[in-house]
Amino acid sequence: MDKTKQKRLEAAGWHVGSAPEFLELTPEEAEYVEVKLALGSYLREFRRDHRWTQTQLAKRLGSSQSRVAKMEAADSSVTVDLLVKSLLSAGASTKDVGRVIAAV
Amino acid sequence: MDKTKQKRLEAAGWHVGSAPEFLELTPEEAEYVEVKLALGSYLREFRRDHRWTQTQLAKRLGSSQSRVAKMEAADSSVTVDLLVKSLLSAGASTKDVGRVIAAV
DNA sequence: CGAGTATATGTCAGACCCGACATATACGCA
DNA sequence: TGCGTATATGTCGGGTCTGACATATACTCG
Repeated sequence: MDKTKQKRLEAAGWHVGSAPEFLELTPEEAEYVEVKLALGSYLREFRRDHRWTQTQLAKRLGSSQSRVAKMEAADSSVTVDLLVKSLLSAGASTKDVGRVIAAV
Repeated sequence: MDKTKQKRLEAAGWHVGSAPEFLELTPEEAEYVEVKLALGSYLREFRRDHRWTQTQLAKRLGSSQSRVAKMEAADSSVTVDLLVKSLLSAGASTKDVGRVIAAV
């Protein structure tokens, strides 16, 4: 996974929902990034549904506000692993998480 | 996540499908481990369906045979991140991956 | 049995990730 | 405008993960 490329890409703001075929990502890399984006969005949705601020969620997760912000934005320094762990910790079910991934 | 505990636990062979409530894992930790186990099993199934050896799959993934063995066994040194990346790289769809997680 | 093949287990150096902190931006309200 | 709150962005030390290698185990076939 080319971190620099991904950084540029996220900086460009395509996390609004578009697919990155126009960049030189292999289909698998693109899918991985899309999974990350979907989980990040879902984390944000989940948090808002519970009326938590990023700081409050961070406390629950044993993390920091900045990390939550990065998770929700699917920053390149965030992995699917962290997102799954965080969602489960926050109270989401594996069913929910699976659905989000399957819907990518 | 307590690595040592998880190691003991996997050594005990409960990756055959049982839940680890009897150990001092929080429900979230248990869920995470189960997601890992499910993805590991699915990777094995996927590989066998395609009649690949671990070595052949490793080559496709740009990894090594030993790492594939550990992935399939959901070894503690393996993360959900690696499993998702590997499955997508191997040709599984996000739909498949999502289904596996949702079924945990 | 011995050779070949497939899988499992242990270890390690280097790359990567995470939480933390500092700081910036954005918005509402007095 | 100035203050409080919420979110975003940049950076970094220390701990974790990964690919690689060595080696062990298991099974098949001659």
